[in-house]
Amino acid sequence: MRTLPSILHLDMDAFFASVEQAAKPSLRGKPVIVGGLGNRGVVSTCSYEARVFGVRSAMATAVARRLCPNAAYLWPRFVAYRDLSEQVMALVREVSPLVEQLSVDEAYVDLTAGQFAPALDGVAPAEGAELVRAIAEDLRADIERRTGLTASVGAASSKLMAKIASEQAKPNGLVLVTPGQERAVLGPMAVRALPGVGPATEQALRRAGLVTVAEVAEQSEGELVRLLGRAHGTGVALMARGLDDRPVVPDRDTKSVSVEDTYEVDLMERDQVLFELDRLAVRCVRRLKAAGRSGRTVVIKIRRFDFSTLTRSETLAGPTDDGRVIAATARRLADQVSLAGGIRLLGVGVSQLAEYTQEDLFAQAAAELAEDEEEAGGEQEGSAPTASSRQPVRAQVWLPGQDVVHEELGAGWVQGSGVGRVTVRFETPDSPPGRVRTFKVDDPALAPADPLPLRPPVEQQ
DNA sequence: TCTGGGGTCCTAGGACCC
DNA sequence: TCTGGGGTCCTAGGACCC
Repeated sequence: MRTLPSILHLDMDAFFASVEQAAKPSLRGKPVIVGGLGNRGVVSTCSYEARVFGVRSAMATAVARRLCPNAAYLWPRFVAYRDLSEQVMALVREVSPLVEQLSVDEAYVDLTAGQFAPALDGVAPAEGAELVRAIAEDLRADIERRTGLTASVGAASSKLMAKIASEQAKPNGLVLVTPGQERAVLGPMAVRALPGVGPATEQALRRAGLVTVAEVAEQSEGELVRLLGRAHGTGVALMARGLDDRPVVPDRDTKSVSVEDTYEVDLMERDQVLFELDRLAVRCVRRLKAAGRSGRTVVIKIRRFDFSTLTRSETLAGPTDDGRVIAATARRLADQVSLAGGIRLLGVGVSQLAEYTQEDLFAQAAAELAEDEEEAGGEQEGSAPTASSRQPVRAQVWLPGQDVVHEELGAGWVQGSGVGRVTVRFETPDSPPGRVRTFKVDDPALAPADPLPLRPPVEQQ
């Protein structure tokens, strides 16, 4: 185990909602809820102002609307979040090249690599801890200065404790766990604080009378294996004792690629299901090819009207990225399944990935042609999927939160739409809160736009 | 009030092979 | 006539994370 708290865990605060507040001045200080806004949507992220009302991630949006009817409800703008994420991660990598990115808004950093490694090597524990604290505070300040967004950081001698510390640091804070204090910090916590302990594990432990981490730490590994199974039992036994020597691993290989849609209305007809599987296969293949991969196992996922979920998979003789092969396999798998009662979700995925292989140039050329034709049909990315409308041209859909530009009034965002009208608020990241105007949905002066940067590029600062 | 979408890892049973 | 043990691959499902 390390004698210095040289692993950082960085976690952006309420990331999606914070980006929206930074981009939309009228939302600052107000409850903001980002997620699926359809009947079957869930909350992705909500601002701290919304959490006061009991709104949480993964909650059905319908529930959130009841708890917090006056919040701003926005569809996610993934392009904007990815841009911000790249800016943040670039700043993180300046601290150390040894970065393990866990998601768009979360990463581990190992300070024993990179520019601070020499200063930390062999330093006295107290002095080393203060240096780590200074590095982490500088990083947090840099991120806020360059993006306007706040991050919380945990620093500790292991990934486990760094992650727990960043959770404690939220929002906009830094917590450093002094090496040697791990068990004292963990002991009083509920078992759910341990990463990897979810509702099922919590219940299993509770049935054995174990509620706090200290109580779990007193159990033998054998007992925990009996309760939780081989891998999980040994893992929980180690974590509860504060033991974790997992290294920070950059650039982990993708193991699977999948796409799925929940439909606003259950699909009732087999033809509809097959049609949607084809569309999903096209999207899956597009992502597979973008990643430069091919896959050998095709998986379909079906969630029925009653939320029961099943998967069917087939492993092919060799890896493929041919959309027709993947679609045909998906259809074949669907033939094995009863669709009675209706289908709320379909998914298509590929695993057993290999490096991209050119197995059949003719097949590829044909598939790419078919794909181009499909794209020309005009799929509305990010909108709530509705049951197969096969019309080639669709009316412009205005989604709450979406960036738009008006010929005379300039940049703004969609506040809402309905009955042939769309309401737009005209403001930008550095403007004061803006005015609202309403237009006909087909007003030719109004067009979708790309996200605006939150801060001017550095060289202009 | 009713449950997204993208992933990872683990378990268990059966097939198959030696 | 009765019936091994181990290893690997495939399939299905479940827990968990953000």
